[in-house]
Amino acid sequence: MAVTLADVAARAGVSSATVSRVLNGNYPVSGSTRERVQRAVEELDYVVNGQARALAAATSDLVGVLVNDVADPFFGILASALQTEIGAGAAQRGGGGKLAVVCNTGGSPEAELTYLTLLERQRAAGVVLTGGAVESEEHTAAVRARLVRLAASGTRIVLCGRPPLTGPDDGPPVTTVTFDNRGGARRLTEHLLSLGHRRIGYVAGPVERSTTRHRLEGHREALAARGLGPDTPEGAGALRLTVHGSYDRPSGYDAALELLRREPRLTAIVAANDSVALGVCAALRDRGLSIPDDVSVAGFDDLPFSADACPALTTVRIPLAEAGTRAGRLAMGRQSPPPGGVATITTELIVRASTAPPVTSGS
Amino acid sequence: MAVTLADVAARAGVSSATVSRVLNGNYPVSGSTRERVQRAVEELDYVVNGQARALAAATSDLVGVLVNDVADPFFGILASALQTEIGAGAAQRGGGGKLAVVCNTGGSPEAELTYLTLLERQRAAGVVLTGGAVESEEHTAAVRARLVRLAASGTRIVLCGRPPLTGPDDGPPVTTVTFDNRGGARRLTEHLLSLGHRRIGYVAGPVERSTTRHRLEGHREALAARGLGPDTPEGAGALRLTVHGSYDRPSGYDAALELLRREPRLTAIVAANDSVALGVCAALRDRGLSIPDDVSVAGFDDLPFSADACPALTTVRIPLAEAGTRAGRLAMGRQSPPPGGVATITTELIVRASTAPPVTSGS
DNA sequence: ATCGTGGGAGTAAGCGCTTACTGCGCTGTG
DNA sequence: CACAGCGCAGTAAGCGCTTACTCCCACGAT
Repeated sequence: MAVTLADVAARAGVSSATVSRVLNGNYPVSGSTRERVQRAVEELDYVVNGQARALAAATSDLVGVLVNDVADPFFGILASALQTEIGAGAAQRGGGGKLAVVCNTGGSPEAELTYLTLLERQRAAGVVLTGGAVESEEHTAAVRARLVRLAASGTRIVLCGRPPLTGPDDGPPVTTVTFDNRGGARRLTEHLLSLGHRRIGYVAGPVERSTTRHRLEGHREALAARGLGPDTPEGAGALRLTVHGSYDRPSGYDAALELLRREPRLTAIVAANDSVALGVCAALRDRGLSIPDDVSVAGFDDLPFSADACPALTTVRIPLAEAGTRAGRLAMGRQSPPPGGVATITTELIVRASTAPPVTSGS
Repeated sequence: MAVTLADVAARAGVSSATVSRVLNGNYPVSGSTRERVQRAVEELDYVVNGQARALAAATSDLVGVLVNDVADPFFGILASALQTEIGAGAAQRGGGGKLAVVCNTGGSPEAELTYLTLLERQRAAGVVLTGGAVESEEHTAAVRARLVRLAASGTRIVLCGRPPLTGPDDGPPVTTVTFDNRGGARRLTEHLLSLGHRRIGYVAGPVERSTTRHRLEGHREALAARGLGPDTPEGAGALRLTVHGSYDRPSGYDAALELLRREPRLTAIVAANDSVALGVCAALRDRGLSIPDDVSVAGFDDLPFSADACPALTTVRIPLAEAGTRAGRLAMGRQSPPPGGVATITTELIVRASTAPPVTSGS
């Protein structure tokens, strides 16, 4: 049915091996032969069969990209940069550009393993795992085992925005690109403290995620540096004002109401991320509180919509596009892994209109 | 190196054909043999080689998804729904779940063709083309030819949010899912007109895109229905107040300033989409104008951030997730094409806080 | 006891490519 | 003039699977 190498060979009056050589350009072929072959290729509209090529050469043109959900801007931006890097050079022959297989895991460990299996079937050249899910002991072990096996078969594995893999042999052939969540959270809370806030509520993400823990730790570090620890007298510290939820807007809405119920004198709320912060803002507005006059609000991630939110959100910028590009380069083997296998991406405090000094100073 | 069918066969004491049959479950195999094979598969951690399978069975586990940029929420939502539908059933054996290959074309015709070639190489089972780019005569023809060839080789082609393909034979084997842009735009402008607005500026997208044209047509239809055509005396009609740009925020910012320069008495601005609308809002604010008191603003698409924008945006909702699911089903052959090959997704006017009656009535 | 029947399993021929190995014809050297 | 050396190109053996075809054997019918 479709045109094959043999057809091209017949037309050009050469053997199929020669056609293959011309196509791949990795063997010496005389000029005249090359031209004849190329003409035949064009005349027949020949397109190589990637499956056959992959099988014979034991290579793959696919790189997997696991995200919670590409519709979420956080993952969308990451995936976009990853795809662009992975596909780079696809235009030129031998450019090394590959196809990015994007998979929504929805944060489900099962879905993650399912997709890893599918990618293993396809003998993917690389796999980038972003975000992630419930980091249960069991799940982590299962994923770890799978990744080790994949890596052993030559698949490059990159974790992005996830905790590095550790385990028995302590040096799995997996590289990691993480964000400085702790530092960002610390700077953000320092910002609020230096504005004069003392009663700060914190809306955290799911407890079992390391991102949540790191951000919370940064927050607590900043508090502790001012002597506002978990043991500080009521009303001074903010730790008791932590509420956990998921990383979405509705969760932020509910959490804000819960925080206000527990401590109506709150002057600032730090959210797990920007989406949550939007929910917090909505809840505050519905309560008749103005931002930042009554309550300051801060987010995390600095997604594109944050600058246009109402009011513009103070947040911590994660350079997602750069992180994605970096992870993509690693997955493509275009860059050697960082020493220790872990690259940390720095974050930056972005101050906008949603934070201001508390009107009724509570210090 | 890797475990192969033959290894499993040897271990189970059967032929490789039998193993294949057990794995695919499409041939009768006795219970005891089946069990023996399954045990061998598990003991050896066998994972089929998808490339070899694809080659032998002339099938493919890939479906291509072309978008302008997954980082853009519009495409992110579409891609997310597409991926979810394409991957559905991947967990069960024979569930038919496939892998979604997402490609950012950046709206470039060349990139689009490049990725189509790559997907053709991989003998993708289907390709979904969304968004798109400059719809030049030349490019359309090139893409058309490629799609016809792909379709001829059994690849299912679905266009989503693009004009249906037409041509010589007038019935290319390509199905299309379009949005009712014209109707949405008409209802939106009617909404503004019924609020009392008469001096309405329009910030359109790139001229050469059909989406732009359809939205503009809907807008003009609404105006014409009130007798406000291009020939209406100065100040009454809005057509002269059309500015073209691209579908992004900066473009909206510039366009809004331009519109105000041309007609300072403007009471409403309709934007090409929500991102553009955000730019328009920013420009108005920078000009010291309040929304909607001084000027009403409306967007298009109803992306998630629109409800949290400042103020919440009146817009036209496109059910992108449903459209993506629908397109995915078509690309997977899970649903037969609509009669005529074109399915139109209806749009819905969403009124929020960014539109209100003009304060100084200009009627 | 013979034969037909049919379910279950093996044989082997590809699928379309890559690539190690071989071979051929030419040039340069002793 | 014989022979080594080299640049090209052909031969053919896979890569790991699927599947048409064949074969075997147990079983029921005659």
